[in-house]
Amino acid sequence: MSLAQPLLRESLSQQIRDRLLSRIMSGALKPGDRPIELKIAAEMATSQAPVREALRELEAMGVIETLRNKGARVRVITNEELREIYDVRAELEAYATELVTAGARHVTAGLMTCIRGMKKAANKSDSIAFADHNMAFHRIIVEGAGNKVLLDLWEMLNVKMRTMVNVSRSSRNLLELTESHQMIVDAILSGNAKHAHAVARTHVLDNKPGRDVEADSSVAAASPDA
Amino acid sequence: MSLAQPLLRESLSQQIRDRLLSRIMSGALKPGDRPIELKIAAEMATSQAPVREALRELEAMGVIETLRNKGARVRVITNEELREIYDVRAELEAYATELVTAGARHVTAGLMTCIRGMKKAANKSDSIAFADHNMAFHRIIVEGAGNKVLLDLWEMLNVKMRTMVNVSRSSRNLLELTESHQMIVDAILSGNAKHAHAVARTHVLDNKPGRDVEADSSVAAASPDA
DNA sequence: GAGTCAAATATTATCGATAATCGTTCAATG
DNA sequence: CATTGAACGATTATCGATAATATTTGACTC
Repeated sequence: MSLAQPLLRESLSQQIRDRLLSRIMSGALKPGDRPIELKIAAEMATSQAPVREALRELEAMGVIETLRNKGARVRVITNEELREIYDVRAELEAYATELVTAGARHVTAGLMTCIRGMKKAANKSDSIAFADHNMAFHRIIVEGAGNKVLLDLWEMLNVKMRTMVNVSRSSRNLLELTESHQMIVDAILSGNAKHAHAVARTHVLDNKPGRDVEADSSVAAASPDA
Repeated sequence: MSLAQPLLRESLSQQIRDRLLSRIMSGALKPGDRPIELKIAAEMATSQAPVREALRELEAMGVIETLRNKGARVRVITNEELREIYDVRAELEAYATELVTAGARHVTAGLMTCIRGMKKAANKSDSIAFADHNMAFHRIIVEGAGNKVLLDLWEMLNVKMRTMVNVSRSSRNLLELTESHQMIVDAILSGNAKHAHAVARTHVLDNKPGRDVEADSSVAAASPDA
């Protein structure tokens, strides 16, 4: 008889992928770091093969990059690329917001809950909690748009962003940022899809990081709280 | 001494991925088909491991899907998903067109070459050649926008589309379609970015496939020539 | 004839071992 | 002292074999 857990949904390589991803997002694996296949295999009590599969998935996700015969390393996202991400995200979220306006009643409750959470976090200057509520807010909108393809692309950008934004930063005034989110809800409730589009787009672009003047510290200037 | 080709850039799994991808795009592997790992390994004279890595990449690209212990199968893209793809593509290309308007001089020559190719193909009713020029046209715009993130997402949608659009179809009037592309070039040359945005968006949406009335033939109605 | 169960088969999932490659150390050389 | 390059260690890339799981077959019962 086998005592193995029969309830396991995910394949081994998927589990490894998720664990590596959370290590990257949490900062345990920093950009530039090299995950060594056999070491990871040992840590996770498996062999090399599933680890390689996981790494290939992460590569396709754009989280790591691999050089032939030299292995993988966590991708370094430059400030310039981050700015590009913000630009595209602005378009995608603006479109999502436009779509969601028609079915506003399905999302407003959730959005308001997030805003309440942001306010609370802002008052405590808890930027971690704030980022969580903020993320949830935007996800509700993109999910609410009802376009799975759109959601997938947005997710991909999100993952990329978060791989570098783990350097938790005290960005601008959190209360002001909360207010900016309220404006999106108001725009959605107005029922004017084009207006909602514009407000959402501006919201993201307002939080787009500036150009890097310092050549090296390409990470420090980014803002995760758009 | 080893007679192996030293000029090989791609890893084995990447080669396998590309070969599988072209099989899918060419229709040799149809949606619903199941690529058997060991068979593919035998065909490509390798072992199972690199094939699995390739499959994981394709999975992350959304081209195939895998079920635990049941392996992979080429993803079936429903007509509804194709319509979603067109919607998102319309937004991305509209944005790209908007961006490219500023540097119109860098792209117009290439675009006009594509249009000439389309005209030629249209006159010969060569829908394959037409699709090629058409693809090149849109790629020039998205590349010309100068946003690598945007290009990546667009590529991803493109691959997905092409996995199902291999059912070569005689879509609408090819000459009319050529004219529609000319309008995009004109809009770019006008220098009015917002106008270019709108024209490009409309162009894609005009070619979005209609809703499926027949329940089964979810593929046949699609138009690859947007 | 429909249904059911078990053996046989096909396929995936995983492992351990080996080959190929890269980077580094360090001694020998000029 | 700089430089070469040969041996070593670390790591990736690949393979072949085995275990686990799913699917089919086919005989057997009712």
